[in-house]
Amino acid sequence: MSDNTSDSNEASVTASPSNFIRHMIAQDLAQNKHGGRVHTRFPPEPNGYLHIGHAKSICLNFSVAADHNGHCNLRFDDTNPAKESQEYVDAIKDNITWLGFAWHGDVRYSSNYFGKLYAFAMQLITKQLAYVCSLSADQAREYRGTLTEPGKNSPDRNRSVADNLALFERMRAGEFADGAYSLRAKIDMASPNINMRDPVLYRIRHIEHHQTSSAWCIYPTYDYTHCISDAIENITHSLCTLEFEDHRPLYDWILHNLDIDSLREASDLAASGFKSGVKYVLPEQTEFAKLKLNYTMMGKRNLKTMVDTGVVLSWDDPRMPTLAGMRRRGFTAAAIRNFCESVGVSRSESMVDLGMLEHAVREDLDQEAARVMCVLRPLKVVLSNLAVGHVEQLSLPSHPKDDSMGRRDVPLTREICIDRSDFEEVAPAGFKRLLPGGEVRLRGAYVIRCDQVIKDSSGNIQELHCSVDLATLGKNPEGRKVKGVIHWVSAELGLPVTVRLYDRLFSVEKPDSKDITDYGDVLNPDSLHELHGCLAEPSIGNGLGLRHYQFEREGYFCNDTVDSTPERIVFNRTINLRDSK
RNA sequence: UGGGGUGUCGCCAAGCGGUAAGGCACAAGGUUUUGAUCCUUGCAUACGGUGGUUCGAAUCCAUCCACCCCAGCCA
Repeated sequence: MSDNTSDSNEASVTASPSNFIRHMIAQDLAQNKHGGRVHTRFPPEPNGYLHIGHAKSICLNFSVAADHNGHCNLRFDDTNPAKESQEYVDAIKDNITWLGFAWHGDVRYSSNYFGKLYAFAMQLITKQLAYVCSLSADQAREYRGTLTEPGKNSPDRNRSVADNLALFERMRAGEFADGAYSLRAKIDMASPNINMRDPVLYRIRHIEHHQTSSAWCIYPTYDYTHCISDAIENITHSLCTLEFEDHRPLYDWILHNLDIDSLREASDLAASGFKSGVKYVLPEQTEFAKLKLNYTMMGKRNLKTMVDTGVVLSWDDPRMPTLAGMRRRGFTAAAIRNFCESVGVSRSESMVDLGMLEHAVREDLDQEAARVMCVLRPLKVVLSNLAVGHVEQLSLPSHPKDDSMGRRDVPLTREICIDRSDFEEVAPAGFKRLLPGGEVRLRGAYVIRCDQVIKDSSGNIQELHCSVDLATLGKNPEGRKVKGVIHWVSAELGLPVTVRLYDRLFSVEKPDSKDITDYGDVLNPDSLHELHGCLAEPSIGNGLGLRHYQFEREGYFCNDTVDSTPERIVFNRTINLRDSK
């Protein structure tokens, strides 16, 4: 009776997620604000590997553009060569492609615009909106004031245009040492917004740049570079995280104080399909909350420290929240994309539960992963009523619901292995597996009964002797029910493999909280367990090339693409199966 | 105690003055040769607190509280 109006269009199946950024874009489009264009950009600094937090931004920027027939640029925000390198550039490009996105046109670099940026700086100087300052970094800090007290003007604030121009030229020419001078915007040293207290636009750094080599010894700052780069690339919506909110007035100040015509000339309007006659509109910055995940350390700086100090083996260590690490761990790009969509986009700083990520991974892998059996902790079982040398090839489906994934042959022999945890001498409550004298189904094969438990002199179980009920292949035994089903692998024909079991790297929800001085204290000691002598069914092949499997009843696994060789196949546990025992 | 933000179920998150979507988690059933998947059902008289405006407020106003960000020549 509550189903009052059964009508309605309740099936808006492919509805895009509703969030404030999409609302804003819809509004802009309705007003034909940028001539109907949506052009975003993902602007990483190449100073580390991308992590799951970046994935959120990548997904947002690329999908919001794609959904509106727009474009998304990849632009390396490479204004601080001291921390950057080509290695990171390459890794980032690789990560984005793997995630499934294609940037618009060529890869961009802020350093592509160093020349234009320099010209714009001279424009600001000429308009008396920028000056060369001789204060040292320490002095500048003193002059800046504090959160509650205004700053005071630099003694160089009223240097003449001609002198500023000359000095700036000499900065560029390399006449001065690092830190001797800086170029600053002339805004307001008393502004309540500290970013507006004459922010530095250029600093002197006699250092090689990974893209421009030694062409420059002065480098523009982020604040100065980012807005202009956006304008040059004709970006419509410049999406970034909340901590840049206070920088927005500066973003706008710089753009609005530059000559609009020269800005338009410097931009690649034509390449963006901009229709002439449409009013030229500057890009605008909009901030959203960055992704936070519990039990996870985010932030390139922290991650780099973990790599450098050997807490993890590498940037692509499967325990790392980097895209490279997650990929190696066996997370799929689709799972990460779905996860990013499911957490939404908002302005409230929230902490997402790792369970959401795990759900997305299981959801995707359940469809994609071929089923296979692998015994992690082998216990030998002799099937006493099978002949020595008996080999029976059982044809099993690779997926319980998807026939298109085909079948594979699984050999049954007289000696097999089952997992040690699937046999108990004394049954715990609710135990559905093998007991002395009890029966259990071998997955995809027969029901067996445990007749004998063989132990060594100190009482350790050596092997089990079981008998096979040959009448139970593909059908239930007569007159009794066998509830338990366990996985198994031929001891004679199975492939020995190494399996790495991963768990969360940290034992606390907020490993990056400030009251944790040494994160070594909060590392999860069980983040990695390596098991040797595991036995996998032969169908897994040589283990080369990334493949996702479900080891039935154990979890999702993939072969480790770095450490696996045909002689020593290594599997990574991506994620365990849900266990509602 | 300057400025800028945010507060809707355990965790995310829709909602934009008309009487609380959805997902995760959790719980209970059902199916099952994976204790998986799948299916069904349940899960905020309530939207940080308090006042106010209104026929009607999570949505508007006032006020209070909590938390986050900013004093790099990092991004």
